[in-house]
Amino acid sequence: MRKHNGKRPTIADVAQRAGVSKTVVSHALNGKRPVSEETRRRIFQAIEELGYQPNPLAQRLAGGRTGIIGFAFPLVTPGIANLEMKIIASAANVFNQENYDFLLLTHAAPGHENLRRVVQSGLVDGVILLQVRMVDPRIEILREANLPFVLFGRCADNAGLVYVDMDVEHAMHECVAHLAELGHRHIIYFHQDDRGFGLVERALKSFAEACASYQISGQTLPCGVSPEAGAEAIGQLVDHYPQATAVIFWTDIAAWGAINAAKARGIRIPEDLSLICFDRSTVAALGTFHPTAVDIRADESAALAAQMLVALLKNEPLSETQVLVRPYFVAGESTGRCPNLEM
Amino acid sequence: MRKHNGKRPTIADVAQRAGVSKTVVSHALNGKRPVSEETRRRIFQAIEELGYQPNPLAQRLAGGRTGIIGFAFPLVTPGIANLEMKIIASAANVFNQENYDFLLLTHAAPGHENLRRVVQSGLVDGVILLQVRMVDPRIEILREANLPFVLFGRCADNAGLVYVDMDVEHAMHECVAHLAELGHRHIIYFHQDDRGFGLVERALKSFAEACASYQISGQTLPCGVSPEAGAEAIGQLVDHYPQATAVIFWTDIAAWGAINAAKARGIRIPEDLSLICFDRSTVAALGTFHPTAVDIRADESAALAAQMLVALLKNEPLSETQVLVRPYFVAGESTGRCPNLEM
DNA sequence: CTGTTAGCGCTTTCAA
DNA sequence: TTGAAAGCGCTAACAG
Repeated sequence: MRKHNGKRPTIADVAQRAGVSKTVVSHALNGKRPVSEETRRRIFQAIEELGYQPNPLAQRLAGGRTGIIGFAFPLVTPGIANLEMKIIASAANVFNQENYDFLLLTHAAPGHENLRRVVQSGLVDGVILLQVRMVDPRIEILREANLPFVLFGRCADNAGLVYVDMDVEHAMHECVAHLAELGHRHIIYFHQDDRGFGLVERALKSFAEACASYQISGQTLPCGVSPEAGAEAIGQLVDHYPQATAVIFWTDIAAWGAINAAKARGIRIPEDLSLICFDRSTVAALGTFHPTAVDIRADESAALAAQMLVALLKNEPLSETQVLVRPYFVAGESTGRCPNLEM
Repeated sequence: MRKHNGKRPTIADVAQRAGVSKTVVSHALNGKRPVSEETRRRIFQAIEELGYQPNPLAQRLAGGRTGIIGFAFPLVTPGIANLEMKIIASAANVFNQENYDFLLLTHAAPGHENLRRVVQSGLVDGVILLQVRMVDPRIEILREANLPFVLFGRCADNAGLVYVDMDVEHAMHECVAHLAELGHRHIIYFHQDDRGFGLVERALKSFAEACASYQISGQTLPCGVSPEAGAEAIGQLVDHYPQATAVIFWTDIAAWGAINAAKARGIRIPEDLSLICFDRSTVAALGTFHPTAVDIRADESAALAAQMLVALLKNEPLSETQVLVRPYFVAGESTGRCPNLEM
């Protein structure tokens, strides 16, 4: 039903056709002022006939909203693409249902110029921050711009922040407890190498704490996100930490490499070595590899973060502003009793 | 160096501080008119001092550009997330370098309302279309809006369109030729189940043609994108097509499931059954699985599509408007001579 | 080389 | 319940 005279209809066209002023049309549309039933009907008919769609740019420029949400997503770790994709898809789903568009901000720049520009221009109504660091400069940018935002992660100081994050402390504790129960006394945690990220730091800290509380000797070593890195980790284990009988990997990708490397070296899992991995979204999802793992429920968390942001934008009260999602511990085939246990 | 008086500086502030008119500032910025060296210097100094950033919304509303590119990406096939993520990352990279922002349009709606709204609002300067169908209604939307766009894929009728697509005809021919050379006479192609997509239809057509030209009996069966679907395919093969000695899978994910299922049934690969897969971005990337495969070079293609769109936006002439990227055929460990070959 | 003046399409006082 | 008019921040004729 669009007029095909070359230009798309504006609010003025609608107003004219309905025989009212632009003001009334505007208010009929966003309900900020009562409009008589009759007028309202005529307006919506005109909108229908003309195929009118408000222009979000103009809306925003005039002080309204754009209906666009930004997703601040540094493209740093290509290895966990699958996980991030899930997060994006899950959040996108929620936003789509709420009629928001989705601006993916892949700001690699150190100064976050990309983010700053978008935020300051008022292009987005709200932002979700991924890859949150313990001290994250992006927060300052968003606060200055006075823009609602939700963290997918946590900082060191979270006062006044709204976030959804994994309860990594609990998960890590569970892992160590599981291994301790099986009799393991020497564990290595092959952690992500990107220091400064909240998740990484917290995981390290809770690993140390959990080991202490079970009087276990816990070693931490950095490890990349690739099968090769996992294989290398096994090399390190054999060469330098023969006393270790259990390992924890951050991703199933590295764990996969580790398991294959172990097999190649004649190390049986779980008879000789127990293994746990966080995140089973990639290899473990393929169905032939069933490690004892922590399901971090990233997609659920992402959806929740999205819902929280939507609530913020609607000025709805949030029942909780800081949510920790507790991962599922999934017992698999890669953990067993400590081999050299004196009975 | 920003003024912290609450509001961010506008072009008027810059103009005032530099002692010139807004017009000159505008032109100093986008170079559409010569500005004297001295004035120019003062303007940029003022910009620096104020920390001025132009507002893309206002720019666009006034007839300029937004610096935002839309990525029309229907979230339909969750199974090949890894591939799509690569495509996104690769394109995002190019756009970032060219100082464009990146609007991910996950329009699931049948009427493409999401896309239509964004496009008509003038929010984006250009669009890249993913998941192109043989007859794709989105093209009409973009043409009406007179917006530059590049297809990542092809339609049935491509007159006047700019696209980057895989040369699936060539790749499929190569696969069949490879199998024919090894003596196989009965091949099954387990194809993607989403009919209507250009890639799917073309792959089917070229499979049939290639089989004909090698006088091979070629069967096609639909197959999902999951290890389970791959396993099921092997079941079908055993139950209904025992004469087949070679199979082609669309994704390495399904191929992975097939290989494991085959192993479980005592079918040796490649001794008893040869297997080829298109796309080795997920399982094959893990390093322990080396099937004979077709590397579709999706990331390269995505980068190319992005570059082409950028060129269109800059009004630079395109050396080629319709590019077919020829996949790499990678001989692996999953293909061998036909077992029941009469010598 | 520079400035003046209209808008782009919308929201929002303020007044009726 | 409605309208008129003033902007939001920028670009682009048109006129010096």
